[in-house]
Amino acid sequence: MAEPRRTRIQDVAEQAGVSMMTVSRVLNQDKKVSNKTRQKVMAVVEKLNYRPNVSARRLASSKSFFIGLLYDNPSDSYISQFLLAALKKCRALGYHLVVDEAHLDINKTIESVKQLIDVTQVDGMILLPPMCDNEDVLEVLTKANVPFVRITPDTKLNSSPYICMDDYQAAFDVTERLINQGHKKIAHIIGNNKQGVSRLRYQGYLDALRSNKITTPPEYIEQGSFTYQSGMEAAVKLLALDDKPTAIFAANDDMAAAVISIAQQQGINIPGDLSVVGFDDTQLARSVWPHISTVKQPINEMAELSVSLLASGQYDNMSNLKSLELRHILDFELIERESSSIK
Amino acid sequence: MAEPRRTRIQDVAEQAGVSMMTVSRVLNQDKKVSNKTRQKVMAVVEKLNYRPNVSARRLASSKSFFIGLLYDNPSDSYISQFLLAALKKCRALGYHLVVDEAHLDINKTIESVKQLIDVTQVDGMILLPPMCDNEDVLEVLTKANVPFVRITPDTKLNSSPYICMDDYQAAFDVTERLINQGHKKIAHIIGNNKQGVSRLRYQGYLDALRSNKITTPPEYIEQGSFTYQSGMEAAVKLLALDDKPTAIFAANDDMAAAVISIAQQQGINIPGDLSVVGFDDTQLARSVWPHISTVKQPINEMAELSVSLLASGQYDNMSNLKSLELRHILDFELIERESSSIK
DNA sequence: CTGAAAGCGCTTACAG
DNA sequence: CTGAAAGCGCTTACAG
Repeated sequence: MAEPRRTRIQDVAEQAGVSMMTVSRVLNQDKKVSNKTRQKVMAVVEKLNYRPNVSARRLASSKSFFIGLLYDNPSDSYISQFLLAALKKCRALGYHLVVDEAHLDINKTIESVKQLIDVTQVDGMILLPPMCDNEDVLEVLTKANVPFVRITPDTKLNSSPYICMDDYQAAFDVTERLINQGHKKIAHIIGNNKQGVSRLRYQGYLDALRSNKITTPPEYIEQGSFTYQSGMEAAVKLLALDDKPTAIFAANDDMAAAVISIAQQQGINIPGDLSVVGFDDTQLARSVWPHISTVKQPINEMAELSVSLLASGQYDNMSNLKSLELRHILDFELIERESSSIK
Repeated sequence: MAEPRRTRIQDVAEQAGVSMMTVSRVLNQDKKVSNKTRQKVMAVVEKLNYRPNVSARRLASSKSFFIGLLYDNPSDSYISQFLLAALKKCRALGYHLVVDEAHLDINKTIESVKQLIDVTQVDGMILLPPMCDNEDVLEVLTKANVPFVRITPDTKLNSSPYICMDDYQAAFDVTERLINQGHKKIAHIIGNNKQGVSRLRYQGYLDALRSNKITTPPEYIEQGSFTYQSGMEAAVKLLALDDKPTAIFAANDDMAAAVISIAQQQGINIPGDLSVVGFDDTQLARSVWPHISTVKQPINEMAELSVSLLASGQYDNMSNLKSLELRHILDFELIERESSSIK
């Protein structure tokens, strides 16, 4: 096969009647190019469908065009979805994703991060919960001057960009919907108390009850940890109460699935006797029966945005950031399925 | 920070007292290097912990050091596990993984594959079921002379390497274990009839019954499709029989989970009244209660091996392969959990 | 079996 | 605002 040679920067330069350098500048968003030249070059780029050779670029520049992703054993569904979305976005922008799992031993995780910085030389890092809130990890990155984006609602670090959804409002809305459907006895299983989202979801639940003037006995609140197991334990307690709740709002889908399982074992009809709602909209929500009503996190959008932000280079100089630019909130969506219904 | 410059091939060459070319040859497994020289070079490589610069390598050679992975909406658990294992192996070998999801429309999938070949210029492809058995996809790859590894037990293509486990034997063993535990009424839910594994697992089940002289009514065999939904439908039928089975072997975990859910809704105790076993050992097997007894597929090993095979270059010249080298069987493992017990 | 030269396709640093 | 030169760290192709 006579393979058609890929177009190079030189081809573009020749057809546009400029030097390779000018083309390079246009492609790298260098401001010091006249608008006229820029348009001329872009036209040829489009015409020839020119894509820079990433390897050459990487070799010549100091940039690695690698973005690191550090995650810590969240649900397979969540990580898989996030990963695929991030991979696609990276590819579109000429970057590559380097994935690493955090270790139980925090020191090993720090080692991994240092390796990503020194050996792989990542241009930026994406931090998923709960690593996104680990001070030690953040310090290592900050010291090495490696930009990072955190997926977290936690605002404790004012100096770094983060992506989140309005967990509080989502929890409020979900709870209020249950109320509007006639439920008054609504229990809540709180998520892992080390993650900021747990607090926010709990608060949204509480405020929705309050603003609808519903009082709830303290036994309706159970502390979970986002695991299926913790959901089972909470469900056993909640369903053993004399005055059983008619609805249970769990802080994630895994715990909601556990509630459904326990209820079914006890012969409790869902949603007839008990409505169950979760949070996240992972695949698990559609892998049990009845399917779980839940809140859809914009996981794909979060993944894409985190890559885009790092690739844009706007956070490369981490010292001069206005706090206004740091927060990126994405929309959520309530998903009604068969696990909840009108009382 | 005074960043210590990375060691280059020249540093190695100097310390070993040879030319850069010789180092390059050693690193690329070129046979034409004397053993003595090779050892001398390797010693220095180890000492300096030298890692070749992938970009330079890619730029200078015609190889892309990209491996493509085509998958078609299998379970999130499965793809996520496979993906992470493949990513790690790629990184270790200096490769990068380019992931693509197959479209419902086969023509679009073919387009994707062509893009991977022409634009990304992958050095090889990994094909997961069921794309691994699609003649059109295989033809495109073969014509473009792009080596590929299929994850499939299907032997219909004698000219390409594939990785598999002994699905037949695993199904046989799982069934026989149920028999040894005292079960005589064992039902089976067959997997998607378009995937070769379904047939093999079904056959293993049948032969285990036969070799133990157990006859089974035809109503004990239900056709599923690997989805949770299909498992529910099969379970409803099986549990409505006058002469109910005491054990159900589902061809994957998703269908087994569905069986458990339906049984629990009907007040059937698991494993007291009914033992349930699945296949794959995906996360779902541990995400429902009781945890599902199952067969552990060596997913990580399959992922690693597929990358290694492609990186080794042994299949680059696809025309001269002995059929003996093509098959790579990995071990499985029976996992006993709470969903099954002695009758 | 080993090596000196040229080049892969970009960008950096220096000019103007 | 634009360009000519040198070089990033490897490998290919040619010698011997």
